[in-house]
Amino acid sequence: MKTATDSSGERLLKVPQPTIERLSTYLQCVRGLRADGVLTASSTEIAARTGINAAQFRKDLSYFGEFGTPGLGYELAELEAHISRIMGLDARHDVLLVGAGNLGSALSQYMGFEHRGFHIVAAFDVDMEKIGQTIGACLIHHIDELPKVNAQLNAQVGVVAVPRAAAQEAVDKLVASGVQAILNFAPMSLLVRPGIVVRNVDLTSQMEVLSYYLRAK
Amino acid sequence: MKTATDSSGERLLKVPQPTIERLSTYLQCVRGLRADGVLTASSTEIAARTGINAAQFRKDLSYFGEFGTPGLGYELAELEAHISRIMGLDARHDVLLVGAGNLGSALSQYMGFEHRGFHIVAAFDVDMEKIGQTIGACLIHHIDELPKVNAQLNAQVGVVAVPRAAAQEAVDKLVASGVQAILNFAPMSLLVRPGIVVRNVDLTSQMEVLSYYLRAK
DNA sequence: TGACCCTTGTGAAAAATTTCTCTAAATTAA
DNA sequence: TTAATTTAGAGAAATTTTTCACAAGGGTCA
Repeated sequence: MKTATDSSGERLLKVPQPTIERLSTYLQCVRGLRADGVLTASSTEIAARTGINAAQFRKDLSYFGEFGTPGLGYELAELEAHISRIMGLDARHDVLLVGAGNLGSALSQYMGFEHRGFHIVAAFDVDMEKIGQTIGACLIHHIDELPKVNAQLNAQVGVVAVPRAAAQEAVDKLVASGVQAILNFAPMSLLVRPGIVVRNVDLTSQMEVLSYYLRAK
Repeated sequence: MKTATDSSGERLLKVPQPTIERLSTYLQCVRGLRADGVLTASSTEIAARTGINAAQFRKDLSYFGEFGTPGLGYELAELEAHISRIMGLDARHDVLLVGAGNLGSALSQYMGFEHRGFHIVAAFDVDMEKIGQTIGACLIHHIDELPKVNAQLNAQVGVVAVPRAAAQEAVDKLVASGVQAILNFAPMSLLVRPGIVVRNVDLTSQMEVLSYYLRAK
């Protein structure tokens, strides 16, 4: 391949952002196939199951190396391992949860079951009644304790599950305490300094987009 | 403007999908500004708050018409009304919820508060203990009742909040009963016939993307 | 071995999307 | 009223992303 690898063996000129998002889709697909006992698959088969063009799949992988065998396809165990490593899923990620309401609870439960690799290590809220209680396996602290708590824990990922009005402040505190990546469930754009990664998971927005396409018929 | 309007007065050649997603972001921003009592804003100000390029903002709007005033900017009440209409938010949308577990409950609660315009009108599950109970304000039916129930209700939007293994079947039932748009929370790609709109809201995937960018430093 | 399928990886072409740049419109200040 | 300033809208350029098309690798079976 032509990608410029760095010393860590796996990085490159410029990988399109859409590629990264699709990588996650491929991973899901591969996990599903493997769970069904399938050992190998071609790009065409993976394309059919994900709805993504086969050439796109091959091109996406080509940014990171050569993982298939012409004539045969991809060995799924190997492919899963490769994509997992590309995505950094071989590392453990500690997560701070800000907002211990309904959504926060659902998330902590969901992550407990579904996400090996991601661990909520502390939760924060402003509601005095919640502080001192636990959510999943971890203690709920007052948000003002965040800097002190993360000085100990050194978590790099934050989840924002607070109302809109509290979201920017929550993010500022997370970033100030060393968090590098944030999953935002609040329905607003968070402003962060360059280098901090934010992903928005906004239900309102998704619904609105559905609404648009519904109208467009 | 140059857009080809159809008889309904608002449609056009081809609006990029990313534009639709940003429209929702602008709407959030405008709502926030209005809530703070701001009456007008320029594209530059909106750009600063959303992190989106000002030219992009103007271009996105230009697909739908001319909503600003040179020298002045945009009248926010008017802009909100326009974007809302473009997104189809002036219509009521009835929603079927499949999966009445933790996530389903959190969603129904969230939608009760946050979403005027979207109403969960029925919920479905396979767990016999849940059937007959209510979630939010609506009854939980057995999933096999879905066709019958929606023959009455005629909802066009479905929310899939079931485990991965049950997701495709849930979608097939939704589509068969007339649902046109689906919000999918299950961590897998759903296959639907052309014309059906699916939006994936996959926490696992979002986390994996964060993980990638975290590693990439 | 040789003919015949398949399927990958990739350069090049095509398409889509974003950003730039400039014109014209509206406001404010003098 | 005029000059200076601000800002929208839009054609064009630049960039990014997707799709195409094909050479080469690898397997199977006669």
